This record gives sequence, structure tokens and C-alpha cells, in this order.
Amino acid sequence: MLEARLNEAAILKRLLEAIKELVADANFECNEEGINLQAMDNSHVALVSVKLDATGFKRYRCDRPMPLGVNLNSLTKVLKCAKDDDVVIIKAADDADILSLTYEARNSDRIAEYDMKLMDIDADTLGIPDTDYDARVTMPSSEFSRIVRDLSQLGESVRIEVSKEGVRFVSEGEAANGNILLKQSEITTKAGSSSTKKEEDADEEEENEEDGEDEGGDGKKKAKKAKKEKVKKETGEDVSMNGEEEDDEEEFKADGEDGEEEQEEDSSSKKRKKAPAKATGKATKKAKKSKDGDDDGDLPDGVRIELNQHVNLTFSLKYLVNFSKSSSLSNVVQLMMSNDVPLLVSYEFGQGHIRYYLAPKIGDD
Amino acid sequence: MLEARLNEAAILKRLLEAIKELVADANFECNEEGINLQAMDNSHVALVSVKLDATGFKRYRCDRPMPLGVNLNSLTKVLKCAKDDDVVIIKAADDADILSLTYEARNSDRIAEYDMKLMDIDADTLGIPDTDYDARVTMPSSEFSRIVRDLSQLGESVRIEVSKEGVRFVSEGEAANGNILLKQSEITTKAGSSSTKKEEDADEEEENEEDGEDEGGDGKKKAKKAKKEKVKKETGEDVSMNGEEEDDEEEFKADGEDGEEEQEEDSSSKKRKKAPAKATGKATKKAKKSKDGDDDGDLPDGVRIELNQHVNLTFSLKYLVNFSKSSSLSNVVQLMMSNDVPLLVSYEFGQGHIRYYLAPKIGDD
DNA sequence: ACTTTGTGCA
DNA sequence: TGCACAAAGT
Repeated sequence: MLEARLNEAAILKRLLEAIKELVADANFECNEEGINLQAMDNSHVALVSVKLDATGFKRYRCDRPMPLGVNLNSLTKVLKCAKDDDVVIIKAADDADILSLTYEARNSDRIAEYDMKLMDIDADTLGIPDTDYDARVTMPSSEFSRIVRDLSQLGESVRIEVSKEGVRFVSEGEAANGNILLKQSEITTKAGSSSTKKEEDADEEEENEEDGEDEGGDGKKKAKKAKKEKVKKETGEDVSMNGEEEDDEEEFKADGEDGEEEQEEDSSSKKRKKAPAKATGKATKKAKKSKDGDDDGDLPDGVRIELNQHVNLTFSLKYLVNFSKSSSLSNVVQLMMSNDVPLLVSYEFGQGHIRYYLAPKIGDD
Repeated sequence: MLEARLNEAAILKRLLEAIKELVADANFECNEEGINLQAMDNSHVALVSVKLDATGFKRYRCDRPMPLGVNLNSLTKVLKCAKDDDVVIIKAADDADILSLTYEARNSDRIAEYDMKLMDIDADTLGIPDTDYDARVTMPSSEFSRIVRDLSQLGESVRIEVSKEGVRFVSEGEAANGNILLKQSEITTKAGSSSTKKEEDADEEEENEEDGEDEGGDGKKKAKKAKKEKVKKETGEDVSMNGEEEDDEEEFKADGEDGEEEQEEDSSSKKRKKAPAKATGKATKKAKKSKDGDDDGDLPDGVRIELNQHVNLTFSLKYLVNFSKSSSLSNVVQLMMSNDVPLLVSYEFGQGHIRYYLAPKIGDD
């Protein structure tokens, strides 16, 4: 039995609007910690991963893990029937093939209920490469959208180069070449910069775990490897596949062995030796942030670059444009990159996140 | 070597948006006085002429005249990558086949650079008929857009009739006929009317030249001929072809002999015996305006009609609709007409102008 | 590229 | 409540 009550239908609507073009059908994996979705795009080039923390719901109950196989197009249609500020109640019986969505108007004088057929979807839970990233770029999501939209007019692909100078997006087309340089708003290397990050809980965790190199002053990570570890954790933390920990450079692979979102709590404590109850959500994180006076916070503008090593990768703009539809979910986006490893594009939105992975084009850097 | 710095990308974006449907490729003729473009539309029916005064740029440098052959579609794409308030720097080396556009964000932490291939375009510099117009209608550009859009739904062409009564736009279609009469806001004939005109320098010149009939009271021109002379100068002034002065009724013809915008100064003084340095630009004009307390100034609404002689012409609405895309460049548009002569549709926008010429349909009036 | 729909503003 | 602008669909 699943019953989840969400205060704002808007979040769900935007999520589906963002991924419905990328994926046709997907399982919403529900367990007591929340709802996760993981799927490869139709052409098996990109991977999308959505997490909604149980704590993000007004009310949440999930007796036992259950996958809800959903046709995203249908769900999008159903969600369009909700007003943005409606309260949504999602319900599914334990062995039912029906998903029920109830929309309650704020004033409660309208209650709409929709039932949607569920489907069985091969649970190809995907192993997400648990990569150590060499560069993390935090920027306004609107700017990222703008850049990929602009460059997609010129060419098929974009080369993203992160250096101390900043981030450079380069696209070469038949009619014209484009080249956009974003300088970071403040300090160039990691942390210390007072530049704000975003609702990225990762940093606090770093402090807990990797200790010495907290956000404070040291511009660079002590050791590249250490840094990588951190970065990885920051982003990899919530990724629904946790049971296994391939170090990196692995392409996405299907695996059904992870405990269905039993989630980080366990695995993180075991493998990463830190376990600041991620599931407890933002409250904890934010509290920590304010204490630390760290880089987190929401920078409306401004670009932040955290860099271990020069990266230079080429990606298909078509996919990036698609990813950038998630801008409505957050004002900030993070790009995580290491050479020869899939790019991670991450939007954090309070109740969870949506992350996209995209393998670089070969013959780049 | 060309280097031009424009404070607002918007102006260029709008210009290209306005003409890209009409013309595929064109030469931007650059010289020390500014940048000019002249081209016939793809079907050789209409002619478009754009002028950007050097003085309109924040910085402008052009060592020697150079034509930049541009594919307008490509340029449009590149310009779409600029935000409206970006600063644009246009650069071209002397014998390069590359045009470089650099966009600097207001806050300067984003710099985008685009390279565009240039092409060789047959420099069919066109002779624009230096017509004496019998009627000039000044009206809000939005109103003009509305009228041609409306009428284009009914029929293929519009008959424009200017009389003392006002301007009448008539279209006859299969399903319905339309007929729009615009009465002028105040006095019917020339000048004196306090009706504002627009950034139209012409009027002051009239005063200088034709004297007696300054903006003051006399509603009509003394002599029709004199009036015509004036009108011609007013509009024909900046038109890039000045060397020759075919009196009128000539269709556009290619000619390479005009000194590439050596411009009016010379010809006007010689031929028209008045030469209030048009090239010096609006400052002069405006100063004069304010002094005279004449009709100039920007009338947001209101229609002004200057008429020597009844005109009655029929035009293809398809083209007029196309021309009216320039509304974003100016709140005011001027229509200049004489019987059996191409219509001139002119938008003035501070840094220059965009003008369209369209031959009337035969069998009209 | 144009038309239609939806949203924000007056 | 109506109008205008912007975004999406055809």
C-alpha cells in the first residue's frame, strides 16, 4: 500500500514534463524512503534518475517496496488535469495495477480523482557509474538552457571544457561556430569560495566524512583522489543504485540486485563510512549549511566551478537540450564531469532531485 | 578592418528578423560612415534597404569600404544566441571571409563569440528610384501591421488611397471586402499640424529649403511641384543610391556606380540645393525640431498625412505583411506614395533606418 | 513559419 | 474581466 500526499502538484507536473520526451515507460520504485525512478532514454544513450524523498511529502506511507510501472505519457495527461497548487494524493494498493491520483483544490471544494492503469515494466534497474568527478560546475539553470539551446542551432554537439579560466562551451557548425565562456563569479577552485552553490547537500556531508578539507580555505583538494571521492559522494549519494559500487568509467548497466532503494542509509554507512541520514532531508542539510557558512545557498546568478583536473568532453546537444527542460524545477543546475566518463546533470529541488547522465562522444578531449 | 560595437543586440536581432524572410543573402556594405545593406527580395519584387549610421554605434571603425557577404539565415541564427541587452562587437578582418560576433553580457561574466562564414555576393547595388512622392502617411507601425494583417486574411492585395479625407486601405476578397479609413489626427495637409511625426528629419529641411511654407499654418504646399521636391529629399536622402537621380517612375535597376553611400551630402546640395547635412544625423534634426516646434517628434498614436496629389495604388499584401515585421524597430512607419511608382515603407530607428520598396500592381488606381 | 493555447498583467 | 505576450503544437 502506497499513499503519498504532495502539497503542490506543480512539482510532479514539471517532473513529467521534463522526462516524458526522454522516456516512454518507467517504474516508480516506491519504498519507505521515498519514490525513485530510473530509466534510460528510448535510444539507450542517456539515463535519467529521479528521487522524491519521503520527507518531501506532506504525508507518506509505503508499507513495502513496490514498483509502479507507468506510461509517462498517460501520467502526463493525468497530471495536466491538476492545477499547479492542488494537493495531490497518490495511492496504490499492494497488488493492484491501478494508480490513483486525487487532486484537492486548496479550498477543498473540488476533489478530482483519476485512476491510471499500471503496467509491468522490466525492472532493468540500472547501475549508475559511481564516478569521481574532476569538475563540478554550478550555474543558473536558465543560463544552461540558454547556452544549449543557442548552440544547438549551430551544430550537433558541444564541447565542454572546464579550466581555471572558467567553463567553455564550444560548438562548431556548418554556418557558424560558437564559443561561450562563463567565468566563475568568484573564486576559481573548490569550496572556500563564498560563491553560493545551491541546495546541494553534498558539501556538508563532505565535511562530516572527508573532514580535513571542508569547504573552508583550501582551494584545492588535498589529493585528487580524495577530492574525487567527495565529489562522487555528493552526487552519487542519492542515486538509486547503491548496492554496488563500481568505481567509475563504467557504462550504465542493468542490474536488478540492488535492494530496491533500500537506499543510501545502509550502503553509505557501510561503503562510504559516513551516513548523515540523507533521507532526513533538507532540514538537516540546511541547518548544517548555515552553521558552516559554507558555499551552499541558492545563488540566483553566478557560476561556480570546482575543479580538480581539466576536463574536456563532447556531448550531443540534443540530449542536453532535453535535460534542460528541468529548469523549471530548480534555478540552479550542476554539471559534473570527468574525462571519458558520462556527464551528470543534476537539478535539486528540495523534495528530491532529477539527474541525467550522458556519455560523452568519442574522440573528444 | 571593421570593428563595430553596438550597445544593444536587440536592434540587430530585430533587423534580421525583419528581413530574413525576404532576402536570403546580402552584402553588408561597410564604410566609415556606417553599414548599409541593400537587396531585392528573392522573387525580385521588393527591395529592402537598411542603414546603420556609424554614429549609432558605441564604437565604430572601418578602415576602408568592405562588403560583407552574409547568409541572412545564418546570421539570424547567430544573433539569436545574443540576449537582447548584450553588447555586440562585430569584427571582420580586411580580406577575411569570416565575420566575428562577440556578445558580452552586461555583467561581463559571460562572453560568447561566434564566427560566421562570409560569402561572395554579386554586388548588384541597386539604383533606388529617387522618387518625388505625392503622399506621405505617417502612422503608428502597430496600426499598419494590424491593417495589413487583417486585410491579408480577406484578399491578396490592398488598394491604398490617399486623399484629403485620409488614407483608405481597401481589400476585396472572395468572402468579404474590407475597407479601412484612417483620418489624420489633426490638420490634413502638411506640417503645421501639431500632430507629431516621428523621428523624421525631413520637415525641418523643408523649412530650411522651401521656406515660406514652414510648418506654420498653410495646410497645403504652395506648389505641388515644390512639395514633391521636398518629399523626395526627405525620404530619398539616405537611400544609398544617390549618384544618379532618375526622376521617377523607374524600376529598380542594378548599378554599381553610386559611390557606395558617399551619400546625400553631396548630391543633395548639388541637385536639391539644400543640404542640411543629413549624415550628421538625428541630433541636428532633433535640435531643429524642438526649435521649430514643428510637427516632428514621436507620435505614439495619430496619423499624419502629407499630400500633394491624390494617390491610389494597389499592392500585394503578402509583401506588406512582411515589411510590417519591422514594427519592432520603430513605433512609427511612413508610407510614401506616388501614382505608378513603387511604394516606400520606411521605419526610422535612431541608429538608422530600414526601408522597403514595392512596385504597385498594374491596373490599379 | 504560422496558429493556437496558456499565462501574466492591466 | 479583458488584453497582450509568450510558449507549444501543427
